[in-house]
Amino acid sequence: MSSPRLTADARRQQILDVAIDEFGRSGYFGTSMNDIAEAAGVTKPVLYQHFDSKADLYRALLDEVGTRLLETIAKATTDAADGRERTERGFAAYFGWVADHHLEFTLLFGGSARQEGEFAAQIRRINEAAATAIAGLIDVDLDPAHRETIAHGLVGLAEGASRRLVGAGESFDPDEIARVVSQLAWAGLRAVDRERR
Amino acid sequence: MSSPRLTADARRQQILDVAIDEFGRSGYFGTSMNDIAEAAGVTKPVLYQHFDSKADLYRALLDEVGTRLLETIAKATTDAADGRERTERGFAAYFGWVADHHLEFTLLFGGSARQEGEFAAQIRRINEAAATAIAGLIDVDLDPAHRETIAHGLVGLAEGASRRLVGAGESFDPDEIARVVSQLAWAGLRAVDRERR
DNA sequence: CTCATGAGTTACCGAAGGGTAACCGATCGT
DNA sequence: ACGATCGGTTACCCTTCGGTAACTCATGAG
Repeated sequence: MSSPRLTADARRQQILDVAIDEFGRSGYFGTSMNDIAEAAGVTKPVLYQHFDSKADLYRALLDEVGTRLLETIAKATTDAADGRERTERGFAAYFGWVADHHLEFTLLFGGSARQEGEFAAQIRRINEAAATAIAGLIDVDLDPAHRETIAHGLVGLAEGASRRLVGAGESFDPDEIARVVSQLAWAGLRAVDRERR
Repeated sequence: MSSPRLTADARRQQILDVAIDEFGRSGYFGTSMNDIAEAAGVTKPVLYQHFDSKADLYRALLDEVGTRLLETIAKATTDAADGRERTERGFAAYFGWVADHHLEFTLLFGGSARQEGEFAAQIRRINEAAATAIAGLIDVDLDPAHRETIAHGLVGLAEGASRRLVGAGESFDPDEIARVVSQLAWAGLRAVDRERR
């Protein structure tokens, strides 16, 4: 399985691609640099020509995948008419991404990264970005702390649903899920609003 | 810091207590058996007199903590009048538990366990139990698959909110959070119901 | 007093794995 | 044709860490 020679850039990208697979399947600690090298059809030192360390490679991966996810959602929500539509499109983009990128989802939210302080911050950054966006849509009379908590809760709502969908293995219709979830979220928020005012 | 001699049972329990701390703080792979032994004021072989392996110790921990969480929730919800009340009490019990057990929360949901297949199943078991309980409360006209997905979403809702609360470090009023969250969940579900029927 | 019980220690093994030094050989510009 | 470049390999080091064999020593029963 010896791969042909590649240019530095191509090899770097290939390593990243392969690493998503390996880390996604087995987690950070369950994957050795040898595993990745082998999967890339190459030997270990090659990895170190492109990345300073295992942690560095993983960081680069989280960054790339996380950025892509956020961009996907951002792109889908820019030209929405109102908050309601923005919410639904945001969820649709998110679930669509999950449906097409099981391994990436596992990488980000499967857990390996959540704990180890070093990477936890990076995952939090993504969560935070999503939550902040959602918090901006919450037109509800709540003190900021509660609003933040609810926003994170809604991010968790999407994450929890996705975990189940990905875990089940079957494919699913992201738009349909998004409709139900955003319906739930939106109506839920209105109810909280009514009770509070 | 040499501890006095303890009976086998007491030592075993102390190890479990100490291990929650260590694993909760640094994760499964970030914690060595030596770390735990040292924190317990004892040497490594003592750990192996009580647990077959590191994995075994961790399993026992997840089991104990998970069972306690589920029991707490179960106890709080048994004598509820209707679904609505059951939901609110369930969330209140959950958030109360989180408020008092930051490290346990991190242990279960901080992520270390989610990935590694061996422990992932155990965490899933807990999630599943919670989701099943919630699914039973969802009196909504949805096909079972969607109902399951929503139930997992609601579990994620609580998890996401908790993650933010625990991460912020400040203390919070679990009952207040529970009121808002269950208000959101309940009204959200009703809305989904209305649209679907 | 003494001896069995069992909690606890010291000192070690072996494997895994991150990381590196030194070398190789295909390719391409001149 | 030739030499510099650079993608790639072999072989290795060294630390960490899970796990264990063999010993020590306090304690309580008789």
